[in-house]
Amino acid sequence: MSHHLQRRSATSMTEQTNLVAPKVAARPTVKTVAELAGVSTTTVSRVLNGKSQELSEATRQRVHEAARVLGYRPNSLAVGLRKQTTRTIGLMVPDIGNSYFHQLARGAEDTAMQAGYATIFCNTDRRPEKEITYIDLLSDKRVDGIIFTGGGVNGDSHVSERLRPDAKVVTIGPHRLPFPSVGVDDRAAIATAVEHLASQGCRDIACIGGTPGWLIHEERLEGFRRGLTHAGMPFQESLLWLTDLTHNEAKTAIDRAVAQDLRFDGLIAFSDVAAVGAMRALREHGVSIPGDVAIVGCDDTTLSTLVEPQLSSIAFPVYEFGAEATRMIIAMAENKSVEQHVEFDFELHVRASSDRSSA
Amino acid sequence: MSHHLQRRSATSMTEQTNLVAPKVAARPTVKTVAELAGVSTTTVSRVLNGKSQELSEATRQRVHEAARVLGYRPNSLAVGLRKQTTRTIGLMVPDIGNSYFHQLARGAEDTAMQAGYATIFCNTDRRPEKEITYIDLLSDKRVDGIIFTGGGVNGDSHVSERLRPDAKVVTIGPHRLPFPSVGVDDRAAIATAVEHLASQGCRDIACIGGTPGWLIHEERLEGFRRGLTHAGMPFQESLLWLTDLTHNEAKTAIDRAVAQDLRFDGLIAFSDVAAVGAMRALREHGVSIPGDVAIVGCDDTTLSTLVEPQLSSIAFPVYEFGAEATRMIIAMAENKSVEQHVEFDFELHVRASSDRSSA
DNA sequence: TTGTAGGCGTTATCAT
DNA sequence: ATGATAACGCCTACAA
Repeated sequence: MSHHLQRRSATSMTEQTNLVAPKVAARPTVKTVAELAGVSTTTVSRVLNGKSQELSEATRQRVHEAARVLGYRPNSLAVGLRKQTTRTIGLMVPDIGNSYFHQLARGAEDTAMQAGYATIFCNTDRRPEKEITYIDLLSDKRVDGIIFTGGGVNGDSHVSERLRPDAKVVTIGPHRLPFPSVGVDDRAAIATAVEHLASQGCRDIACIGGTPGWLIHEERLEGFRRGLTHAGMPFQESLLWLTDLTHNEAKTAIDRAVAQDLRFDGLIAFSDVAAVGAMRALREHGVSIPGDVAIVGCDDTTLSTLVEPQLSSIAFPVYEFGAEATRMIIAMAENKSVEQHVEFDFELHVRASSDRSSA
Repeated sequence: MSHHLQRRSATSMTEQTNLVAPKVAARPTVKTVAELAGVSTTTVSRVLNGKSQELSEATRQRVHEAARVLGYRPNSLAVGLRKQTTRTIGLMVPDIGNSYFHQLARGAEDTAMQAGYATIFCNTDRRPEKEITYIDLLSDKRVDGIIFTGGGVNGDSHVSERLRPDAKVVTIGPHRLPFPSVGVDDRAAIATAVEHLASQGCRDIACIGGTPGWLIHEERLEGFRRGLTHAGMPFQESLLWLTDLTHNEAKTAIDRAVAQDLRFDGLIAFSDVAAVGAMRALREHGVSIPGDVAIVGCDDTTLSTLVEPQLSSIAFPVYEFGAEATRMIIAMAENKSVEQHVEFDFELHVRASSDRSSA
């Protein structure tokens, strides 16, 4: 069977021309409602917006009834144009496919929806051109605010230059933009992981890092060093392996380290998949976990409990990041005061991959 | 260390009042541009929209220059109000956290963005109330079309009732709504998996299914039965286990089956996580894979290559589902003809969990 | 208590 | 080749 994952067939065609406008009842407007209720559009607007308590109960009833009968719903475009607010939020993430970001997105979307806000979502792949395109797109649509994640690359100058000075933005994670932000103490998080490994008896701790220049990487690396210092261990350049944090590059890093006969008895990876890749490579080389090498990953994705041994990992309240950022945007949109920075706690989940106590 | 994943601290406050409007230059409008270029707004609009080839090169230049200098960008709300089209698409998924749906979402969003469309995303959790809320929200925002996934529950009558008859909708996956659709032959997919297991010598094939009533489950179950028939095996009620397709319920199902001493040597699960849960439970009971029980999962998520043994799984071109549905919506929005149904191929990826040939 | 009129920013029709 | 004007649907200051 040679399937190729492509389009296979089309069942039938349906033609759609604009010669004869299909006779669907036009959408009702305030005007329609006003006519049916026998009042002016002003009154309709007032009733439906709950303004003015000085309206006769009778008219109020009639308007509501007319609106109900017609199935009237205000046109958001017109409302937005008039009120200069759209109840819409832009959400920029590097890639919704990444566990970290879809949890975050879910938090943002849930919160927005509860407040009656819509969420426009944008995948940037951390590419400046896409970020710019999206900023323009969102700005054109007059979103009430933008949540910006995955920043911290090259200072994000292209972003700040493109944004209008009155733009309402909240960033999540490390960054250098002059906006309110949400995040955790990434350094402390990694330092904590290092200390945990030290407490398990590790003396030579390796690190599978990410891309230099990305602030998140720099922060975590700083935490790694700080953790080592705190535990009284030297930083060993040869035990720092830079990767793209995928499964494969992590495996490769381990293969190389083994080939070079490098010694290490602890490992921290800046992503769970990388940690899992490393775990597999190590096992293939006959290294036992956590006995020979104790491992800790990052982000505590669902993956961590699905592998064997289960992976220790640092959990961040990612859903809450998204939720809080959204709350902040909404507050800003409603001209309320907002905290300049909200910091959440992390949590180290110790599992079999780094737990030597029961061995 | 007793961390609780909650908000920890706020660094400082920034007050935002509306007493004194910050003196930011107002956004330029056609009017602004017209004045600077010394022409009428009509001309500006024409130039910027490429209408009319009968415009003097001189004015054209001046208008473009003025627009550039001012950083003018049209207000999408006004354009939408006027043109009755918003270049915005609504995407309804049960949960963006699910691997299937975030791949799909990515396909949709990428395609939309390339065409200059924005994507509003909505997580329904398959809850009718949320679906209704979102349909109204999207409709109010005058989206050009809605992509509806995860349907097929109770005929989705609440959806069709709520939608205006002229709504442009494309559904993905099994459903009973009268709209163009995208999908695969789910029955054939599962039947293929069953036949594969049969070819590996399995005689008693169990099935970890999903929620009865959901069309996707019914289709797959039908495929399961068809596969059995095709392979000359009887359907055994006792080997069909209904779960929510999570890791845990799958484990429980296996535990129960083992406790009841049920005999089976093949297993197909309607999700990868469920398959992995089953795999783990089986191993805990000392069952070897694929020797004693050969296993196939569904959706071919990244997880499948991260576990050991690697999991066989049925791959669907989910990214393409999203991309194609988006193309269809855009075509419909532009009044082009559209295929009534586009079907893609699936692909069975055989890996160690069901491959007995090398054993 | 209710209505009139103007304008949010565009584009399309009709003139010139 | 270009401009004046109306209209998309709504809200609100002002008027009555």
